[in-house]
Amino acid sequence: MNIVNKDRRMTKQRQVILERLREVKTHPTADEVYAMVKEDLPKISLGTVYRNLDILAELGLIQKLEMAGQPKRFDGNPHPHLHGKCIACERVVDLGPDFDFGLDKKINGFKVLDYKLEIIGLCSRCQEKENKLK
Amino acid sequence: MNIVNKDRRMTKQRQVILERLREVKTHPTADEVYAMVKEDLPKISLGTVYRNLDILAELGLIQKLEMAGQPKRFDGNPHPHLHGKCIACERVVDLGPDFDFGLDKKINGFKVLDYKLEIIGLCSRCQEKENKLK
DNA sequence: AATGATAATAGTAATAGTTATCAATAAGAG
DNA sequence: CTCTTATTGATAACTATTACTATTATCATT
Ligand SMILES: [Mn+2]
Ligand SMILES: [Mn+2]
Ligand SMILES: [Zn+2]
Ligand SMILES: [Zn+2]
Repeated sequence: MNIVNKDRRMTKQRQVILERLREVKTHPTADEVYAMVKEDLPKISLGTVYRNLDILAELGLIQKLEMAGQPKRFDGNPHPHLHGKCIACERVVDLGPDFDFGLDKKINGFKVLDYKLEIIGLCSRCQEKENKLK
Repeated sequence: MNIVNKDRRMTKQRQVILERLREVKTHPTADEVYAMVKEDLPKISLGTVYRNLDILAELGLIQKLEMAGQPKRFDGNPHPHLHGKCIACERVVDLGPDFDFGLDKKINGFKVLDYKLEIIGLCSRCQEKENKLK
């Protein structure tokens, strides 16, 4: 849990970003993290938020979710798991454990080292709304 | 093959963009399409390229590939197929038919309508280079 | 072939998201 | 407490893309 070392210090800003991100189950964008953290540290700058989100992801303490054609999102849960993007409410929700795609195999001569799977559909909340309309 | 109708005209620009994109097996970005098309139409503007790539994708004549955290790429082949992104040469290569992920099912209450699968690894060309180095 | 309505264009400004720069500050080792 | 330097806040810069607009070109209709 101690990330402090020769070239990494634990600043108030870094600490609050990590804490606030860990206590939500949403997957906020950098802007949204900025808004959350400003409640505690009103003078923090957006650049600091971006910088620390990158560093925390690099350290493996959080996850950076890069969805196609949309701003990056961040996940306080560092353990790999499957995400769904709701086309109605735009939220990103947890769908449970990741598939085991089977790495290091080859497809058509291409050596598979990693993959990104993005599930698109309707979250349960939006399905309910849809049902009430008919 | 005739996309002309009440509110869609076939311009020289649109035609050349479609032709040039169809004759390459790469997956160029808008900028790269711009460079290709300028050989035929030196006065075309980048905005026109973007606009037409969107329209052609909307018409189902080409594909827009939105990779996580990188500029969009375009594919002259409109039929769904699997793509691999090489971490060495940065190229996007065709890997053959798409998996049948099985749509309309539910994962954890989330209704799956679509998905994006991005394979990351080494293309065969870069694997050869790697082998020669040892 | 000429006309006319309007889709599309070239050129450019604007925007969103993110990264880079840098003087001032503060974490933390000694 | 002191010193080194990682980090910060503020802001500029950048990249990819979209929006705006006066002018031009397509094509259905005459
Ligand atoms: Mn998650
Ligand atoms: Mn392809
Ligand atoms: Zn929803
Ligand atoms: Zn390669």
